[in-house]
Amino acid sequence: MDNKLPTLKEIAKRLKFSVSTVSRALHDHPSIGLRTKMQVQQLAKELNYEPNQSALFFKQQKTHSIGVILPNLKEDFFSQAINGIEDISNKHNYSVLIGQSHDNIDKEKQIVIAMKNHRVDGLIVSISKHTQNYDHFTGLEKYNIPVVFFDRVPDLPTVHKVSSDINNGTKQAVEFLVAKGHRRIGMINGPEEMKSCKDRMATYMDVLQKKRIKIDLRLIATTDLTQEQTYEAMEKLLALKSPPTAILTINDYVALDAIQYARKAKIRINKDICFVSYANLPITNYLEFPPLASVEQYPYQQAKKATEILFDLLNEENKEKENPVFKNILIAGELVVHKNK
Amino acid sequence: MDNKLPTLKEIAKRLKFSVSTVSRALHDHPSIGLRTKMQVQQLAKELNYEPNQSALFFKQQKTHSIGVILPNLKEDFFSQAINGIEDISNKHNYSVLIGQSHDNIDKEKQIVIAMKNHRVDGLIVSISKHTQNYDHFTGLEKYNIPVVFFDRVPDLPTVHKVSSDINNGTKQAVEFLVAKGHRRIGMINGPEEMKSCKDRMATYMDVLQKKRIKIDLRLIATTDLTQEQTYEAMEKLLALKSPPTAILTINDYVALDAIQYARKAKIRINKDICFVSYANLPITNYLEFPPLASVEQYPYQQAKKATEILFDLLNEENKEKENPVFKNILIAGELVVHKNK
DNA sequence: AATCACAATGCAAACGATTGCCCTGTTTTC
DNA sequence: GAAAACAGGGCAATCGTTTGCATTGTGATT
Repeated sequence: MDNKLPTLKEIAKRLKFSVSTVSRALHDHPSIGLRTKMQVQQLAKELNYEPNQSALFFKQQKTHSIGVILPNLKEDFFSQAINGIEDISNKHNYSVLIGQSHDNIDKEKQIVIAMKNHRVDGLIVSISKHTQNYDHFTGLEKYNIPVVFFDRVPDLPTVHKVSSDINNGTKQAVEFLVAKGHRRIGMINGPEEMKSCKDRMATYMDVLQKKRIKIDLRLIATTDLTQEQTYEAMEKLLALKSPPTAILTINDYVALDAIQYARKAKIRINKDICFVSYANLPITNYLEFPPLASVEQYPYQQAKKATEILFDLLNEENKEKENPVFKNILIAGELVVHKNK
Repeated sequence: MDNKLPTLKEIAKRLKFSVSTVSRALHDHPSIGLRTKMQVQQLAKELNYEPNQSALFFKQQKTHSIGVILPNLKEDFFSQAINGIEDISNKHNYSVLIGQSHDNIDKEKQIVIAMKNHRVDGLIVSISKHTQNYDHFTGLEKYNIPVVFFDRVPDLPTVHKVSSDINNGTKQAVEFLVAKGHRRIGMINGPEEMKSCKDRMATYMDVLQKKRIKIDLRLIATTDLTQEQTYEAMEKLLALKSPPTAILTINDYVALDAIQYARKAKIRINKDICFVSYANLPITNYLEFPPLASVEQYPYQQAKKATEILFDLLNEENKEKENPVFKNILIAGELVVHKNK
């Protein structure tokens, strides 16, 4: 029962046709006689013939697979994103190779190499939180492997990218807090290397300024997203003589840690202090004290859009490869106010 | 700059050697002269030569990739599991293709076909919650694609599988509740099709019997894991004249919904009623009212073990393929009691 | 009857790498 | 000094499929 899988050759041998005739017959080529076609197609069905994809990939110089590199899948954001990538890929009959960098730059480089060796046709990437040098990605041009970044994107003009419109979301968030009467609005931002963090900061400043609220730099703290540093950030903010009455955090995970810290410090959430963050995690529904609101960033849509761009690039072929137009798509966020219990 | 990637042929042409010599030189074959080797290796380095994996895959009839099919990645259990799969695969220099069934049988079949067409070398699978017919998997034998199941495994003796020892975990959980003084222990179990649910039920009965606690079938409800059905299950249990004082739920997600329902019904968690479940999600740390305890099921270890078995199978080759010994590994769970706030 | 058109099929190259076998010199051996 | 041994390298097949270019045979046209 360990027969080799049927091949064109096998069919040809049995039917005394040439391999090329068989190939054409299966492709319904017009120059093949009807009788022949029927015979071939029937035998193919009987033998359960299926073209050897490896052979095709080899010949076509395509692997019909795209690689996805992202920090991790345990964050809800990314596990939702992968759905968007999968859906579009499947539509194009492509498979999805996955690699998690775990926010480790070396691991990220290693995955890029593995993907390149695997000759993926294209790459969807969300970079690690400390990646600042993009050589390992730009080197892929030589291999004709297009790359589209999403969410965590490089701050370069010469790449394709899809990301959340942080400015827009932040504007909504800060204005929301101001409208609620807050005047001392703190922020726990992420690593400065991340473009989104720069943007967040800029808009935060901007809105406050427009609202004529004095900016107090002591109200700004950063975290590398670990619980430890978030706790430290909170410690710093709460130690102020006049601590913030509201805090904008880089994402819901950080908000969760911050809230947990505040609660341990016996501070009443949504009374003494309230939180607004980014992501809108489903689990916030189960929390006693969720952030007051979150900026939904539509991971599925972001990833979907990025994948669509990638496939456009793949189909574009040699046309405009000389002077490409780099896409830079911004997906508008939307402030979602959580129901209070 | 859009040159083709360098090939052996290219190197051979430039150096006026034959392709075979170049190939051997790069492989340090003993029958190639030192001078020749040096020349070839240097030029290869200059041109940045890398063997075309597609060609190799084709020739070796291997794709150096394994497929992973699981219900979804948004559950923490599975996103942790994928780490174990990735780690082992990378160690073997293999890539990981991903496919989510979203608990849809048709989608599952479709992914199997796609994976088969892609000629993955092997498959790691956690089946959808309603899969009862395994033909689409057993059919892979013909293609020489070994399959190892994990966590959600078929109830068949003739497959390789790694799963959580539900009996063990359930025993701990029920005994824990009994020790706490509970006598009316309810259960919200999952779909009966799932083997783990049958096991859970059996052990639940068993432990109660041994503890000489009368079994009351009205205390047993089921859910298909959706919030809606979990709510219904809770409604049923809470409507009893003497409702349970503790409830064992199939997993933490269901526990979360159940707890939410109970809270809406103004029932005091961990006072009037308490919950024990399976999974031990990290987010339970952020909950005001987490389940009292959870059975940790070690997804990383399960997936890792499954992947190791798969690679054993891949290396085994033709040896014992005739009368294989099917692995059925059980990973012991462990009851983790959550800190109360 | 010679030419043409066309339908139906086969030949062979190509994709890139590997590998068994063969060929050519040079060196060793007796 | 002739045969054997060996070093160094090339030829060609192979993996499965596609496809441009023959090559047949047949019937229609002039």
